Amino acid sequence: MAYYPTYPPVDPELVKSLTARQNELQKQVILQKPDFDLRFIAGCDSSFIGENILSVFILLSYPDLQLLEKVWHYGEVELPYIPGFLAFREAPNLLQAYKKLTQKPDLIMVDGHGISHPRRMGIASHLGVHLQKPTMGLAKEILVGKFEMPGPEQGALSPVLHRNEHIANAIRTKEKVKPVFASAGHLLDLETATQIALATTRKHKLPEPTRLADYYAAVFKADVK
DNA sequence: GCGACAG
DNA sequence: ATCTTGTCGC
Repeated sequence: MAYYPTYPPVDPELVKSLTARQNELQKQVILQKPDFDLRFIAGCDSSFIGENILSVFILLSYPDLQLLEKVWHYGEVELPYIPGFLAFREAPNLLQAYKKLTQKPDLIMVDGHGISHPRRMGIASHLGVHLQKPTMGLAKEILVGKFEMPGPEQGALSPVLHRNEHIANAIRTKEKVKPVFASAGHLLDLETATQIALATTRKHKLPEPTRLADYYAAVFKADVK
């Protein structure tokens, strides 16, 4: 997909400060085997209406994946989308929506990347550090790294490599359908993130947490309008 | 110096 | 992300 530069152009000083902030936050990221029992898993996503952002969190039981909660928060966006800095645009409002969950999840699946990011600090890791919660990234498109297309069969995997590091997995969640990309965010490891992505996939390409967050982001947006 | 670029 | 109709396939 073509890339269109922002207008007006992004202030180089802003990018420098955001980069410095990411490098600081990165030091706090911990990748490890899960130290929790997965009973509740959340999904989150945002949609936009002009200068405003509508963020959604949905909560599912695990492993039965029953929809238990859906909350949202509507606010203003203060930054444009800058590749590599998505978290600074969406996280503030997502954190507001998260507060509205009555039952907090054991793990959050974020629409976007975790450590499969230029500075290993994608939005999933960013949210994980701020909430001190286990998170994983589930993205529809790659941000950095290279990979071979996984086989056409359901469950086929292939590693995404960047600077000689295995930062994510391309996963064929549905037979003959474009793969999705799973990565560790915080307090989790890639193997578990990959396993969870497959364990929460039902009849669609997107795992249920992300798919339902996506869906309700559109539903609530129509309501707000 | 030239491309690439989550949502 | 968003702007947008019809169309192909299960």
